[in-house]
Amino acid sequence: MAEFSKLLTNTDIQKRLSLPTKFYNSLPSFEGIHAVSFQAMDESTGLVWTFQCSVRREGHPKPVLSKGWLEFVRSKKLQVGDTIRFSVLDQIVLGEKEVKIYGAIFGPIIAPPVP
Amino acid sequence: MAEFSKLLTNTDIQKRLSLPTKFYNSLPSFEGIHAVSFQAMDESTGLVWTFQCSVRREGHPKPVLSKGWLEFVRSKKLQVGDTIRFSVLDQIVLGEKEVKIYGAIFGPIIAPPVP
DNA sequence: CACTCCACCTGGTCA
DNA sequence: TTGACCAGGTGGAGT
Repeated sequence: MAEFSKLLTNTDIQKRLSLPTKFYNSLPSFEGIHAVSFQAMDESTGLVWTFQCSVRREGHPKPVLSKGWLEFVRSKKLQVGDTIRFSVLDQIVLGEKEVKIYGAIFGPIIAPPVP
Repeated sequence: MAEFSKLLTNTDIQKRLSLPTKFYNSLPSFEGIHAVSFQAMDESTGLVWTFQCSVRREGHPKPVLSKGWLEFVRSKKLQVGDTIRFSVLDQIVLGEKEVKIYGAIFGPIIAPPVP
């Protein structure tokens, strides 16, 4: 299990969440694929969100959460300067067949100090 | 020669200039092509700007000035509420070969009244 | 190289 | 139908 936190930037709020490469490396199998579905539970509500996590086909990886992310931003009223913390869970195996679930738990959102 | 004026919107300032469909119809040959290069002279400076003018491939035409437009916006410090006026010139023929120049003159920029 | 931001492109939706 | 805006995908450039 790996933990990350991210200070939200302009682009994160308006477009998509750019993720540290460490995060990308901690997802088990991205091989050949450029996009995976990604579940994350919001710790505060217990709600599970589904995002698309994709990387560029060319150039350096640059992993981002794209589809679904903006909806999350709006729902949580995230703003530039907020920090989001999330923990990537290990792969979960269900039954005999291995079902890959890329998952994370979003921790509490930390608002910036009021100036 | 046709004249147009446009009250600049948020999208015009931040993304691209959406043009009235009349404008699109007044450009001689857009046939089959979805993007043409487009020159425009800034009346106040005499400088000629080059933009890309493109339309959608599907759905309704929706002509816009894309490439080059944002640079122009910044250079002229255009803001939401400003009005831009432009005159589309007739096609210009140079020498024996017909050289199509889609051109326009951008007129004075009218700032909105201060509230 | 890793990360961020920007410019651009495309299509969908809504009034 | 048009125009405004949104969402998402892409590559380039700056730090």
